[in-house]
Amino acid sequence: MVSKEPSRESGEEGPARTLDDLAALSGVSRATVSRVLNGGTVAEDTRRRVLDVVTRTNFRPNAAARTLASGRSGVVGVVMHIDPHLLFQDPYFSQLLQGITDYLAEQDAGMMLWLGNRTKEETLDHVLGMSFLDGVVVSANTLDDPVVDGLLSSSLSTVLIGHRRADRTASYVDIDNEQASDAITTHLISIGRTRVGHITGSRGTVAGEDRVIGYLRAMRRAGLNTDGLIADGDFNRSSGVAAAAELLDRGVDAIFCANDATAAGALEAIRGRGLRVPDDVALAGFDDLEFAAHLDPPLTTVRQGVRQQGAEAARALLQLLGDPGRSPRRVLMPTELVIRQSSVGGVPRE
Amino acid sequence: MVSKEPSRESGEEGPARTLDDLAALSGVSRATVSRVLNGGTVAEDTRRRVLDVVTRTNFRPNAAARTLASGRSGVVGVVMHIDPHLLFQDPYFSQLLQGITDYLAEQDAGMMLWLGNRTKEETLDHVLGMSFLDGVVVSANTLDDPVVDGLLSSSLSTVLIGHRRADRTASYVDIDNEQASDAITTHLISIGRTRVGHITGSRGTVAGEDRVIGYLRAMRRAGLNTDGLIADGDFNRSSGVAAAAELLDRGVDAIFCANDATAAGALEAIRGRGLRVPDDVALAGFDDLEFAAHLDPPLTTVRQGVRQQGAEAARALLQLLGDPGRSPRRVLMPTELVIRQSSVGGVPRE
DNA sequence: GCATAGTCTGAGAGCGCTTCCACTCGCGCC
DNA sequence: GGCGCGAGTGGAAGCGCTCTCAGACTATGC
Repeated sequence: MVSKEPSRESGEEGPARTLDDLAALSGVSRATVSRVLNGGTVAEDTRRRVLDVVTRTNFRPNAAARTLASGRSGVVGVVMHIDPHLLFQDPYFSQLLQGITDYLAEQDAGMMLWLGNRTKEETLDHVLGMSFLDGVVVSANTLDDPVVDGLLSSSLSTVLIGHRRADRTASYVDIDNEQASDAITTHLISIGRTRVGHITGSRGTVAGEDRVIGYLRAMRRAGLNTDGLIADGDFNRSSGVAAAAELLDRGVDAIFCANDATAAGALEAIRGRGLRVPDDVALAGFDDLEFAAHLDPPLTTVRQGVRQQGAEAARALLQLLGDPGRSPRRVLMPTELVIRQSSVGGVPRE
Repeated sequence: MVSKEPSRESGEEGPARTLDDLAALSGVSRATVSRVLNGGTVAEDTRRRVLDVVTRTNFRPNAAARTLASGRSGVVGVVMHIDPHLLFQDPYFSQLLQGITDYLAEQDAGMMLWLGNRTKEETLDHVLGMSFLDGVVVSANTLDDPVVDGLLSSSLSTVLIGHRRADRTASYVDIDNEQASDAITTHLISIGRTRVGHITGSRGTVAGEDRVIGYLRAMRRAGLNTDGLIADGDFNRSSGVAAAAELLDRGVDAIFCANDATAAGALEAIRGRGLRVPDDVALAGFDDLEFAAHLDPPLTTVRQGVRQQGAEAARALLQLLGDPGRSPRRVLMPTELVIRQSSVGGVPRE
């Protein structure tokens, strides 16, 4: 018959699977062991004695039991409902994820991840089924998204990456797309351009629409006409080629593209016609991806810290969870206008 | 005073947070509700009655409680302890993750993800701390990895992506690097080359070492000398440039590179000396990444289905979990020798 | 008509933890 | 010298679920 309390001397005691094991081994109650593990008030020598047993037995508390009893799991969900293929093509998403994982790791939080492997409805259902999650960060690209809507109307603490105009109680992290677009458009105007065209991002996306609004605001303020100066793109390079051709036909002396990839396409189209950038047509993008500085000529653009946005979203979520009032977090991250030769050619400014 | 059992007629009953709520609402015991939810034997009309209440109340079982009681969570861990930056640079990792997420989503399993945001020791500790995990898939690139060792010696069901020569009880999914390298080297020999050089991958990685072994095997079998014909690389393009220069100095008529990126670098070096591929030097890579077919000349290489490997690893894990005996799963995925003009120039074969 | 088998259900004992509450001390205070 | 007090501890009640066991009831066989 095995003794119920293994000798403290034997280098190797039983595995100690539960708090009760630890309690027996260290001669205190389970409640005290719990206090030691969770930072309650315990006499110093008691604490040492228990911790000693904990390390000797290599004890790991049962996470499910802890979650059930406390209501907290230390795990958050991250939902980026996009084609997984895109996740690794488009630096935006990968940088976002990097920022999030960095912050969560720093704070010792766990992460469950959902990509676009299922339908949106299935994803939503699956996320809500993981009822132990403390909260969730979700990238909200499009104006209407059943996942975002579903999460917001659930009881799960949620932080959006991307602005939701409709919902005034949601927590989010975003950049001020309107303001940034206004600024870069104003810059193009300030260098003397009057027929500034805009190649939009995907219609229906928050960023796409807001950038149109910012563009229009700047143009109107300057008293410039925008008729026929907006061509739809979809954030991809190829759409930039087509849309730029359209705008060039209508006679523009500058093009502001909704992102850098589109601008790269536009550059190709402009060159294809034998026109010079910026002399004939000034060009601007948005994002300041790595390649933007290495285009010929280097691209004027808006720098946004995508990675920082991810980290900020994670931080906002953890703050939200720590706040009993759950008052919404709203963060607008700064952007920076980066002026390069595609808009101020001849005068190297970088 | 509120009635304990809300009228069945009222369209909106209480939220029904627990099985007991459901039981009260549908007039059966909690045990029966549990059976309905988990597919036990229940009379058809009872089942319908309960399911009706479930949908009307939008009930979601508490995952933590379920895990505690059943010992299963439906969540697996995925550990890819690499610089998160690399995850999105190197198609290998992103494709692996795609394959894994695809299969897990299909099987309705949840996924926790760990990247290289922490030290390996911290990662290991954190993963083991998530004691509710049913199992874990871990990418095992290097010969020695504390995360892999730690997981294997834990009680957590683990499937490796990458072979562990040392451990004969571990489950893994891998390709047969030795055989594939042997095959491609043999191909180079078969086209009449006698001084076939090899640019290695990172030393200390499983794939890197195994590819060296396969190369050596093929050369020895053909009775060819390999003295001075091996130059160390690190899987990166730039290392290919340097290592190829070295090999060219020693006079090679073919180079087998440990991966496509290195081969691209080697191609650059060969061209830099005014040599022709394959006429002067035949070239081969490994991986068959997308760009390999678009090099000039198109690159002979080994195709491995990285995405399939990821899916297979996930499948192996779920199988392992379903098998009470937990007998190890070992899967060697097929590879395919893809012969292109870099080794058979002039004779377009693709 | 009684034993046997089969179907369905409920009671209840956990799963391993947190946390509230009450209790025991030893101490300083009026 | 009784009192209040804070620090430290243990008891015990859950958290919401699963799953075994036994009971009730119906159907079947001889």
